[in-house]
Amino acid sequence: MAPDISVLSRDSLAAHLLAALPQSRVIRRRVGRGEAVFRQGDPAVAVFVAESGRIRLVRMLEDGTPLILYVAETGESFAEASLSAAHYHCDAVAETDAVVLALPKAKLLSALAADPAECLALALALAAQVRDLRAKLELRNIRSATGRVLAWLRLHASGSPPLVLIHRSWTEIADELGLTREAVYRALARLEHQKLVSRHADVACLTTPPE
Amino acid sequence: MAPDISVLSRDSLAAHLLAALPQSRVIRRRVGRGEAVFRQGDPAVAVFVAESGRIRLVRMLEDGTPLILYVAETGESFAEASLSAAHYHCDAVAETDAVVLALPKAKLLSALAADPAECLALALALAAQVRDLRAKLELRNIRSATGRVLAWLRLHASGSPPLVLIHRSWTEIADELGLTREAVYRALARLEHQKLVSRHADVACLTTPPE
DNA sequence: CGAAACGTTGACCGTTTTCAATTACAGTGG
DNA sequence: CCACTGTAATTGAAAACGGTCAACGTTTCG
Repeated sequence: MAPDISVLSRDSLAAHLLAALPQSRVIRRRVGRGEAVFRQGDPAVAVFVAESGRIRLVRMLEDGTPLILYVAETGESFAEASLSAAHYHCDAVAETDAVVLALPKAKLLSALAADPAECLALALALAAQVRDLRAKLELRNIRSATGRVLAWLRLHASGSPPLVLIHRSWTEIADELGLTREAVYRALARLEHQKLVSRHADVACLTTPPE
Repeated sequence: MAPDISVLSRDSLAAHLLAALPQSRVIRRRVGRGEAVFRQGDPAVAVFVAESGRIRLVRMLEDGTPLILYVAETGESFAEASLSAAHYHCDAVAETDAVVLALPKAKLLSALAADPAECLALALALAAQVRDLRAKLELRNIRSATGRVLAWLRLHASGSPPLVLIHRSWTEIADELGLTREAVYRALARLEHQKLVSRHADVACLTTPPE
């Protein structure tokens, strides 16, 4: 079966990685909750895409304490940096039952080396990812919950008046914002009360304050 | 004068961008505090590296409110994603007097297309940047100041016993952690008191707690 | 139908931010 | 060589804010 790319629309990085390799080279693997996709120290043989489920990347410290480095959601790629490393530097453990696509590193590297256009496209996708991550990080510099939610809405708004389509649950958005869902609801309530935002079903409308 | 890469050691991304282009193609430009490197809507003609100073990327919203997308410190590159965009999507304004290196987009793209190895190297550098940013973002999910500082120390520690060299001021580190410097000092004090960390001059030592 | 997840709001508590004050130190100019 | 200025490092006390806990209605889904 061909990899299901329907879920990848949001994350062009994973799509670009898959595009670089013929489907026949992609290995689909099922992992149960708690099972490891790879372990720290294993030879780095592949880059991965989470086709379904959630994969947690964890660095185990000398004292046994875990340090979470990243949580790959459905549709996201992970361990891209293993392309330039001999071994994995962390464990990848399934947080839920999951299906991962393994893109063999050697095949991927040779495919990219042979196809400059594809390689460039991948670099551009990575650059876009860098831009997005920087923006997310910058959002977190806003201390107040209200300010952060407002900034998130502004970041994702488009049109005039600026509208935001909420396709995910606020709980998930709260997570992205580094807040609890309660804090987000309160922030939304405050913003609506201040007439800066109005909500209807799953669209939020930013009311431009008069000059 | 050749670009000064001495300050780039920390950020291999900027170094890789510069490496992809002959030095003669790099344009050095001095910008005064408050001056713009480029404006939203300008044709995207170059990627930049902050050789000195600090450049703030800001998206101006319809209502005139600014939304900070990124602050590029000395040695960091910015506007890499403009490689795949026709126009800049934000303003780049110097937060301090600064010198920026402009890497002409067209030259960069053709150089990368012509040199697959260099292109691949850039992609790998971008992947490393993605990994780092994800880890920084993950750090911010740790709510408690103490936990976040401890995790930061663990992330940057090496050797056994695990040591961290503090080459920046704690004020800057606090900023990276999304905390006030006071909160960081208090966290450090608490960690030292709990004998999890000890500090001498500019090295921090992580004391492994017994099993 | 019942369980689980989502949405929403209130109250309370703990932590961080803020504000303030003090020490230490590096660089600067007289 | 020494005041003088600015930044970093620290610590304290009060205020603000978000997290946690609790409660409840609603929707989703097996």
